Amino acid sequence: MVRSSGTKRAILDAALELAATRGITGTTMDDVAERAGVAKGSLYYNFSSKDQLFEALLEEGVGSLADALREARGELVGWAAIEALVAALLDRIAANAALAKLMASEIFRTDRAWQKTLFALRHEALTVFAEAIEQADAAAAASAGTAAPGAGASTIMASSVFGAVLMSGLEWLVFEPERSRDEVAAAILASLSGALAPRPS
Amino acid sequence: MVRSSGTKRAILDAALELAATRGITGTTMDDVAERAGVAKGSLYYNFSSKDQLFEALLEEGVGSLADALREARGELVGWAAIEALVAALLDRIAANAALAKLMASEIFRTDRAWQKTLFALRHEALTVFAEAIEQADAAAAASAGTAAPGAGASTIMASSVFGAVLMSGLEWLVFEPERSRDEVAAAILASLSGALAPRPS
DNA sequence: GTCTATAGAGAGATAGAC
DNA sequence: GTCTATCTCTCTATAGAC
Repeated sequence: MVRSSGTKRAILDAALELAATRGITGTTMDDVAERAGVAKGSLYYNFSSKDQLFEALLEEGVGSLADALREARGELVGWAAIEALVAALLDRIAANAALAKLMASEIFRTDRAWQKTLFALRHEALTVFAEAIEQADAAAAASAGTAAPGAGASTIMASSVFGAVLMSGLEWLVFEPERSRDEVAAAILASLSGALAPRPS
Repeated sequence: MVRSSGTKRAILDAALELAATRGITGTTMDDVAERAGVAKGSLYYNFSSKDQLFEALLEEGVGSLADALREARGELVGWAAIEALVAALLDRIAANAALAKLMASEIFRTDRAWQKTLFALRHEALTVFAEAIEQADAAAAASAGTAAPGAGASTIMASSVFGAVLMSGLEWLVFEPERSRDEVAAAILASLSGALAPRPS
């Protein structure tokens, strides 16, 4: 969030908005310069290359995600922690749909210059979910007197929950924007809370 | 699946493999020609443009998804239908990871030449999930004597379940390939069956 | 620190021989 | 039906004035 002259911010904002619809490779430096209202030379004064510009963009955007999730979780445990994490992630997606789109399209690419950076950030965010899931899983299993079904697979369960929120959040924002935030959050939580499964008596 | 001379198939296969890692925009027609073992002129003999080539690719790949899902669901109802759909989708992702990656990165793009085609195919696949979810939701609610929580929001719940499977499937294939298929399927189903939620007594 | 102008490489697409 | 050769345009990146 270095502000320097404001030019850097304008460039990053323009790059994000363009890349959200065209993708990174489909966004040209000329496009970014025009949208940011600066000359192309200024792009290369502030960022050494196109790759480096988008790496900085992803680092700024995704980098704060894990912190936001940790803050949302706070001291909550069990299902309450899951609810808080889902709501926080959904809010962040809604507040920054462009970044969410970009993340969805870049997260499984393995040929990028910024691959290591993005992998680390993604891993950090997933870990917050995984920790909450391990704890909730064990607690729910203990109270029901059964074995925790997700033992050892909490990173898969974490990506499952993360994917559920990301996909429905974007489905909402891109294709069904008339729905309310609460409606979307409720539907996601319903799908995760066993509303579809038979209740063991 | 028109086979003509085999050249068309070779081109489509090469294009898919390349686009899975580099993205469509990042894949050049020269790359595709080299990988397919044909000259670039043959690409344009079989497909009128790069856009048309990738539209055909997505149509072939995603187009058969809804059929496969409908077949997996069969006559199953309730949670059994959800289990079958999740397993079938996971199997398809595992069998064609390249296409799954491509779909994940293209599904929310709104500036593509083939946008309408992809939207329709995506909608068709989601509808299979939504129908099963509506039915399972109502059944579970009836047997528990509560209101169906997802009433009216089955498309959001469908994308939630779809997103859960897609994201964990790719997490598995790209980052944790040492896990077994059954382990992954179990973790996804656990996250959807309410393993994390407190059981109402 | 920002601009204009341009170099140099790489892209999609076509023409015409075989 | 497949090839080689090439056209034309666009892209990243740099040079140098202000």
